Amino acid sequence: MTRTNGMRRTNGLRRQIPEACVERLSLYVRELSRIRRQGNGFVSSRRLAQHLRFTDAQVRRDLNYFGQFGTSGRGYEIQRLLAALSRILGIQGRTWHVALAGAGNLGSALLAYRGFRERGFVFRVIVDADPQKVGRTIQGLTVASSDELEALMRRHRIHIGIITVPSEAAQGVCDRFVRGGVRAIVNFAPARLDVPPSVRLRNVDMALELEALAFYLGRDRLPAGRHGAPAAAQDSP
Amino acid sequence: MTRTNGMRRTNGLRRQIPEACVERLSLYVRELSRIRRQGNGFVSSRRLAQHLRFTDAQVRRDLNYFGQFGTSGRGYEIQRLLAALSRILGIQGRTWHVALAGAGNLGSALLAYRGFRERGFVFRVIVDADPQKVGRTIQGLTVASSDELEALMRRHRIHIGIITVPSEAAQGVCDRFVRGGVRAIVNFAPARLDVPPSVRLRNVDMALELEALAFYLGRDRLPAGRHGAPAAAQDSP
DNA sequence: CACTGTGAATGCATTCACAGCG
DNA sequence: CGCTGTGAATGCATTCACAGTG
Repeated sequence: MTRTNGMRRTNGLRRQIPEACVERLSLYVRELSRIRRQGNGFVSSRRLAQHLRFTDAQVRRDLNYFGQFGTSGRGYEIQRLLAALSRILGIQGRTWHVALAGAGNLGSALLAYRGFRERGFVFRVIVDADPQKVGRTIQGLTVASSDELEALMRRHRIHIGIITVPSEAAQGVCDRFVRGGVRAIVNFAPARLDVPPSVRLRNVDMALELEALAFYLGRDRLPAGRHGAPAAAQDSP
Repeated sequence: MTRTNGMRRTNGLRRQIPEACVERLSLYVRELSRIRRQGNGFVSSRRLAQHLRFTDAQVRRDLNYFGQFGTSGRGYEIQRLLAALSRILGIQGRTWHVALAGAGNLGSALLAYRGFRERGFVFRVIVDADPQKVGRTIQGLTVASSDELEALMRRHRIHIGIITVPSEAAQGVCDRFVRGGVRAIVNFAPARLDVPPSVRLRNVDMALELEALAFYLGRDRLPAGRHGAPAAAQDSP
């Protein structure tokens, strides 16, 4: 029996999988791979939670959105769970083709990051608006001109676009990605982009991370009598 | 998972400021600066919301956590609102000292990013474990050895630490940051770090972004064209 | 009027707590 | 027992809707 989409079945009812849970899915896969290397056969929700700094209830609830993988009294069989989750995440036995717009520092950093390829994300296209950069080779790929983006995308069957251009140029690149047929975009520019509802967009905003911290730094200082727990945030994007 | 310190006063009552709202605060400041350049005096919650892809109700609710800045029938006076929010965010008339651990591609990208300095975040220390990199200069700063981290931190009064080292090394660096006295850390390594409750930690996980997208790509059925959702379908963490 | 500020309603996400199973 | 799976309870966050104001 296969699961068909972001839902689970309970008494004939279908429930959406929470967005937040999907993000944790990725963490589960990572942590399980790590644990597997230590040669263990089973993990309990408790132990898995300790590693990831979640609660055990959350782990059980999350995993259970995707199916019933556990065994009462024993926990989850790591190998089996890992295989199931990887398939559900869509990173098993499959690659995703990625195009990068913006061959600057950040773009280069992403190209160099080994983790992507390990998970099946393969960069196939790089473009940059700067003629100086066109023709250069980064990580074995030649930087093309932005004008060629749409053509290249179709030729390489791109699924995902990554934007690391300056924010003024971000919407333009985004539109090209959309016309070129991507179904998902990760935007690193500090701009709010418009996409049709059929395209999923995620924003990663580094400055925002620092600023949110500054907010708390600015006020944590003056403690008006700590009732209960002090300030701390553990947060996964 | 989250303990916040932001409060607002309403009839002598204090209410917590939602974490999600603090993240948007940063977006408000950015957008207001942009709008100001167009020479406008006032914005309505409606217009501001359109730019940021939020709802007007959300904008009003958010701003109102921090005070009453609006004028009935007119909207918000941009200049005034901007000044107030910047101060609240903790980025006005003040700099924050940042230390970077890991002078690789990503670290260099962060160092090169102009947006930080504009907002008052100043890199003062870079360290790397690789002796090959020690002594090099990046963006006018000399890379020091990791051994010197704690001493350098105290000398430069570091407030915030940024981690761009491989995940195996992340916890070690994190501990040093904590001993060196930071009150906030941004972690780019795909590892779950342990920090005392007095230190705020944020994780930025690029692989996770792609994987979460892959999940949805894999099942094709688009759940909903959310617009303006926070750390969710359409936004940054 | 056009707008804000805000209770109340709704909608998500997390945690509790326990029945039931191996 | 120890541990899962899951209703029910709680806790956040967003949206509605409208009284109140310049």
